Amino acid sequence: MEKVRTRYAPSPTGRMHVGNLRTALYEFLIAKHAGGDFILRIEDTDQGRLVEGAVDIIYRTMAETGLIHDEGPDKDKGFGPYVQSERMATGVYMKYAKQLVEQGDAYYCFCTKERLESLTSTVGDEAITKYDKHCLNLSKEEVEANLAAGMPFVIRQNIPTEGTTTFTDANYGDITVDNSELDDQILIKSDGFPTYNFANVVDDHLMNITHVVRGNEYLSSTPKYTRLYNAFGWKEPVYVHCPLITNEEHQKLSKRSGHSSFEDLVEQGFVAEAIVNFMALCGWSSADNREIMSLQELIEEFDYTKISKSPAVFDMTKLKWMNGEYLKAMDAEKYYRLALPYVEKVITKDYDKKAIADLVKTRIETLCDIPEKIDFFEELPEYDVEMYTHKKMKTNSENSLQSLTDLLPELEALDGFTMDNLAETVAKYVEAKEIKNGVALWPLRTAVSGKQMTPGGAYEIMVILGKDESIARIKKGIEKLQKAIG
RNA sequence: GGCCCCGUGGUCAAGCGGUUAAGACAUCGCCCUUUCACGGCGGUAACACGGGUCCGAAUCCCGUCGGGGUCACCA
Repeated sequence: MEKVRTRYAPSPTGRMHVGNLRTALYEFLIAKHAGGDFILRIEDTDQGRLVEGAVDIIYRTMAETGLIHDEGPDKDKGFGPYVQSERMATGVYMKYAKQLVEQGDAYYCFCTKERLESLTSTVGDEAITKYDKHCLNLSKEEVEANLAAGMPFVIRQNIPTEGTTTFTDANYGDITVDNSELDDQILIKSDGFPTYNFANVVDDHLMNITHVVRGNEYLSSTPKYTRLYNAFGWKEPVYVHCPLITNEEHQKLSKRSGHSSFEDLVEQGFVAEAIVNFMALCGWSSADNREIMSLQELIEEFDYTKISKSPAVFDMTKLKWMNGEYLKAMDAEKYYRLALPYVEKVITKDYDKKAIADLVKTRIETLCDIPEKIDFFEELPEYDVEMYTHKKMKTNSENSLQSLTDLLPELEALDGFTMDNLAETVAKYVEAKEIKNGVALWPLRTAVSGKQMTPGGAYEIMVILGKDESIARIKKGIEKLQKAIG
């Protein structure tokens, strides 16, 4: 039994798209489930699109998500280099391309950009180019002469115009296409770099990759891979094509959607574990129907033969729910570490930030929900006196004023605010007056928060605000009510 | 447009020839409750359509329709 080896092969062009994250995750899970190796390979064959710092983003994202690679540029286990530009320097791609030329499975092409453009047709608003094999007719002498003259060239794959090509996908089964549908794609570009499609095949073979996970948008280019593998006489890896991840409009998720990358999601207050968990469920479900699963549980449960075929809408609502679940279940220390920066966005005063963070723990879905829920601690907002009137609590301006003025001296008399002495004080008052809890508590909470809804009740808020600030806010409430009643 | 893929509630998704067609998110209602949450309980809601095959079809076949993807010296 050969060892399972999978690879994640990103192009360092920016943030990590969630589709790529899922691909990486599935590659990782397939390898780890089988006790195999997970390899990181950097595909920087498009020198024009390289983005500074993108490789760092890749490393950082993989570390944050826990997708730890066994081999990669930083961990050479004998299959290196793991960066395609470095591999190119060794001449491997050209060597294999030339082999194909000699076999007649590829050929030099010297066509100019202009000639290529003349081959372009338009369907709808899409430009479609199919190469006409013009340079396939060049004699060996002509090719030699052109090369000797230093003419720019590319090497193209020579695909027969007749017959069919069939490949097998673990998920979609056998797929057959007419060879006439396949373009003589470029293998080696005029700058000497291999194209992604060619480098992929060569590297996957040289690195003994056994399973290749890709998005289903690659389904139509796979027959060309098969032809390359066959031309070389190499064994094809197991293809695992995944359903597309789409936006709410059922179209391929793009940068425009605003949540297309891992980094976007982190910025939007999602935690890495929840994102990973959610991505795992984008196109796959566990046999026992569990949804909240750790990376370790995913490794145990993941079965790539159970991947769904139909596209999945990226359901932000469900991700939020899941993130909320992770937040709620998170241990206190870690939660506080993550929440603190958000608390500090709006709290500058010397309040117990830990207590404030704890108050919202079960009330938020993303970390970004924190500031707006706690900003009233920093400063009492302007609020309408009508807020004291609440039907269900059976309060109105009059009885609110009554409660507040009655409670004020008792609270002032307290020696510091704690949950216990506040509760005791109010309970005593409520009992003495024979009123509902709400008639005392609703006005209190309104006065100290100035908000219709708050995380935590009157006591929790007052404890955090402290005696002085609470009393000041209650006095302000009394003033407001007196003015309103006139 | 050619080719390819897909089609179970609003979304994800079980289902593999006989089920009262799971479950989750969302939504709605009730309970809990000092607001809001959390938690608990319950409700609404789906096999795209048309033909076959079969005693029997969401499940198999064909067609239609619908959606998506792809057709670069990008990956």
